[in-house]
Amino acid sequence: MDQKNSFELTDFLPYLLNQAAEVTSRDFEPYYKKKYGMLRTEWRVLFHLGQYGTLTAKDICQRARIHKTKVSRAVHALEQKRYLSREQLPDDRRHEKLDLTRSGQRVFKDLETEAQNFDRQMMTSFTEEEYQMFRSLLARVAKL
Amino acid sequence: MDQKNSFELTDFLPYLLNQAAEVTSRDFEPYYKKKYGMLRTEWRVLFHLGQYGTLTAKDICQRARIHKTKVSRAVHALEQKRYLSREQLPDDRRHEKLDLTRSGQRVFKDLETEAQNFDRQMMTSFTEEEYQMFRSLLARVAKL
DNA sequence: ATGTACTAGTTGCTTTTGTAACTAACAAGC
DNA sequence: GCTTGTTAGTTACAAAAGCAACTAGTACAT
Repeated sequence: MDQKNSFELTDFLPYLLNQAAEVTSRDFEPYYKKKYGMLRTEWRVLFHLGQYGTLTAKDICQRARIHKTKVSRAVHALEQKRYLSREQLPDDRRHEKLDLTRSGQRVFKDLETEAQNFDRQMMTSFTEEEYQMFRSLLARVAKL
Repeated sequence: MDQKNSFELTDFLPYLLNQAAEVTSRDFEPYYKKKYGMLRTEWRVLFHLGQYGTLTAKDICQRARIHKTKVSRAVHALEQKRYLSREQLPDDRRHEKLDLTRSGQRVFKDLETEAQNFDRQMMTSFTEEEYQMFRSLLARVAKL
C-alpha cells in the first residue's frame, strides 16, 4: 500500500541539470578565471563575440539569454581589460557595435581551444551516439 | 584550408548544460518562491530532508554539493519558517540532527507533487527511451 | 591534563547578481 | 514643433553568494 512514491529527487530533471551544469562549469572555470581574471558572464560575452563577430549588447542578451545589466557590466569589464571595443552607430546612436580587439581575439582563440579540448575530454566517457543525443536533448530543453 | 574550426559555442557542453539548467530552474522557481517564499537553496535543503529523512547539515552539503555557509543560512531560514527543527546529538554536540516539522513535511509533499508533475510535463516531449538516457547521462556527468 | 590538529557550523565582510528606476535616443501622431 | 510611447543601455540600491576567519566541540598524542 502506498507504493506510489517511486519519485526520487534524482529523477527531477531541473535538479539533475543543475548538478551536471554546476560540476562542469566549475571544472572549466579555472581556464578563464585564473588565466585571464574573467567572470563567467565575461567569458560568455567574449565567447559570443568571438564566435559570431560584431554584435550589439542587445544581441548578446538574446542569444545568450543573459540579462542586460549583466551584459552591460561584463562589457564594461571586458572593455577595461582591452578585450573589446565599442563603436556607436551613426544611424541609431542608441546601439553600439561591440567587437573584440586583437588581444580579445587572442584570448578567445586560446579559450576556444581549451573549450574544445574540454569537450573532447568529456566525450571520452560517452559513445559517439550518446554524445550526439545528449547535445540534441540539451538543446531541445534549452530551447536553443 | 583551415577548416578545423567546426567547433561551435553550442557544442560546448558546459554551455549547453547551463542554458538547459537555467531554463528549467526558472520555470520551476515560482512553485517554491511565490507559494512559500523560499529561496532555491532552501527548497533544495527541504527537498533533501523530505526525501531522505533526518540529516545533518554536513550530510546535506555533501549530497547536494552546496557550500556549508549556504546550507547554514538555508537551515536558519527554514527554521524561522518553522519548516524544520534541529536537535543536538548528545554523543557529539557539534552535530545537529535536522528534521522537517509537520508543516515542513506538508510543504515538501506539496512541492514533491508539483515537481513530479513538472517532470512528467517535460517527459512528454521525450520518448521513454530518450528520457531514461537523458537522466542517466546527466547523472553520470553530475557524478551522482 | 594539556597542547595540537581536526571537524561542524556560524558570522562578518566582499563580490556578484537581481530589480527597478533612470538617461538618452528614436519614432509616430497630432 | 511637442507630446506619448518605445528601445538600448546604465546606474543605484537590495538580495544573495563566496570566502575567510572564527567559535565550539572532539580526538588523540604526549
